[in-house]
Amino acid sequence: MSTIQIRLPDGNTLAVPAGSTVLDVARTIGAGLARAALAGRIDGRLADLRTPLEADAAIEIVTGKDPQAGEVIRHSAEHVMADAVKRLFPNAQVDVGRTDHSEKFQYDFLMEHPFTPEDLESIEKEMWKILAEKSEFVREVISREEAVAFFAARGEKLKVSRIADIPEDQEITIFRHGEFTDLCRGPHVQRTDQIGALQITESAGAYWRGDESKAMLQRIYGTAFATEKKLQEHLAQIEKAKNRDHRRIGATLGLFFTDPIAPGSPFYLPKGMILYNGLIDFIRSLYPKYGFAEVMTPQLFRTELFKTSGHYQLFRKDMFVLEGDEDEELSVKPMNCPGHCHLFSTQKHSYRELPIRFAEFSRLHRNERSGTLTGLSRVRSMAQDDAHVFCEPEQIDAELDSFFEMTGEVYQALGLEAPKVAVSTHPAEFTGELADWDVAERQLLEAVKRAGHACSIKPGEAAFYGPKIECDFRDVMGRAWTLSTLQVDVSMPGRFGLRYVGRDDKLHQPAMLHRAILGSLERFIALYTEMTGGDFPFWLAPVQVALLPIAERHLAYAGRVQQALVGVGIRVFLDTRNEKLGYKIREAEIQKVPLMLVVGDQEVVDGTVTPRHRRGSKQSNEAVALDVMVSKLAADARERRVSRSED
RNA sequence: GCCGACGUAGCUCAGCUGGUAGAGCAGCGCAUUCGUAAUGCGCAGGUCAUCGGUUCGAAUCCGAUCGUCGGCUCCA
Repeated sequence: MSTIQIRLPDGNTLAVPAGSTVLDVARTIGAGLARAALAGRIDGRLADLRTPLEADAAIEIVTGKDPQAGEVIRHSAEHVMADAVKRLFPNAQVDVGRTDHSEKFQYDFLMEHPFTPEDLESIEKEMWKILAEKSEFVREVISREEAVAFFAARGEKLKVSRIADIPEDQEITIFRHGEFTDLCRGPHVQRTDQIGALQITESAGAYWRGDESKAMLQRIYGTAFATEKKLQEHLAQIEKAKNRDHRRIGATLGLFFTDPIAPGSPFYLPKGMILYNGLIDFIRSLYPKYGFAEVMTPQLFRTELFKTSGHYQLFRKDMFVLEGDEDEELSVKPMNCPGHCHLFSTQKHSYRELPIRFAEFSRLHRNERSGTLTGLSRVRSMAQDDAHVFCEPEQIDAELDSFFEMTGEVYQALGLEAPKVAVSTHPAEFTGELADWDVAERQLLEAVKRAGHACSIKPGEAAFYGPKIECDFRDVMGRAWTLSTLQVDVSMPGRFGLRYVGRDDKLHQPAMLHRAILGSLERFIALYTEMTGGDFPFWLAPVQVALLPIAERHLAYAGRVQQALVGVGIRVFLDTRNEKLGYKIREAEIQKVPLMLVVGDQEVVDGTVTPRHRRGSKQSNEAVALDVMVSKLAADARERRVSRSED
């Protein structure tokens, strides 16, 4: 029998017979390691312990301490969940389970009735029982025919149809533990008790194969960890994350809220408007540099406009259509692009003017389905820092680069991490020519690469008029949301018959780009509130300074300090309440005011203020001369520094 | 829109198997004039989401509607 060379993480090499499994390698290294092993990595890729090794490879053994341990444990927990459901509900048909990179796993079932909370409790109990049974996971390679026969005999029709999805050339494996068998690639832990702790978290309906026209399956979500301690830590972490939820922070900081009287349409309180306007002012301040010119187009258009743009045909269900005078049909605009195309078409353009970049902050209304609304992240009424670029086709690349330059500048000023970037390709229903889509999709991919971002592809996810770049950020629940986006429009310039006069004195069709940096103000404010936990940068903070007099006799001086700060545009809250200093500080802390200025007897005499920073050191309570503080704060606000300079 | 859960004072929540609503914080009043995360006392505040049904009696049970939350679909 031939031997193969196994490289280990410590640099050593091990010779084992060809055909040995990863688990055999672990055993050779040590019995303790073999016992603790959950999975392995072959040349860096997660693999099942029972995978036979036929060639030289680098092997790592994954134990409970490994960062990828959770993936394996949760993947195995899927099978345990399906097992438990089949034991308690023999008529349920299993579909498939899934483990993504979060701490959740899920499994879908076709059931007559949805699971009740009591059902879920008993399923979880059954799962714990299966863990206690310490059943061994067994891996088997079987033929396609055997697999079909096996699941068909058990009435698992959904499973049989899943087998058809497996590419012809791919080996089919099944995993058994106890009485339960599932079609699966693995990897799995050795025994069910290696899933140390689990919990069912929720259930939900999910369409079969994600298709609205198909049956609704019952999906159960759960989470699992190597130990009870890790599970508890995770649950505590989730509890903590809830405190960063923008809906909660919006309410406690008095920024914004939604109310049943207007589903999906936010109310902005005065402090929320500081944020909203502050962000718009910031974007607006960058427009001269990037060559954008702000315009304002109507809110209501004759529906004709949207027939021309294609929205009426493909976006109608998301639009609010109103009855105008004398059978005239009017539509509230869901996007600015048709208006901007119309605006472009009303004037004669020369190639010398291009690129023309129309920016607009108008409010937009989309009739989103009720079940999709969430706080400010998904709304029916919103504004985007929207713009449309009309340019010559050969100018597109430069525009794409400029887009990334501007997003970079904005992200930096706001202290944002790098986004997850993706390019979305043409959906099932689209307008324009497929060939144009292909060209544009390639252009976008290359631009993302030039900008130095890693990029994934979302097949079929683009809007109906052109492919798009999406910059995604995660909210406090780990959900990804698109903020910045850029879309090449391969459809509207043609539909609107847009033309410009070229160098050759002939008419040409301009290329068109849609883009937004913040995305929608609503969604941006939601995400940004969660990222910062309400600790906005000094320049954007709704209240920048809390002015805290020690006693009533200091009010007169505090009033003069307030005047000085307001005079340079600083937003000040003067706490005149008859409370102790500790109380006022606590309030300012809870309200996340970035800077507190204390004034008492000493400050009145010296003409100073004593700062207390919300972030950074709180010990340095050195008094600062009022005029020094005023000019320092004025500069910080003006320059939009992410973190304020310390005093 | 679909599946599930939920909806009690401005906020966070209690109210067991039906017997007529309670706490903390916030608010208001009075006292306290206080130096780095909560001073004390008092007062007020609710057609228990809405509508209908069962019942001698409903916050509690049933149904419908609206909304919220978590998913699905969709999407900035």
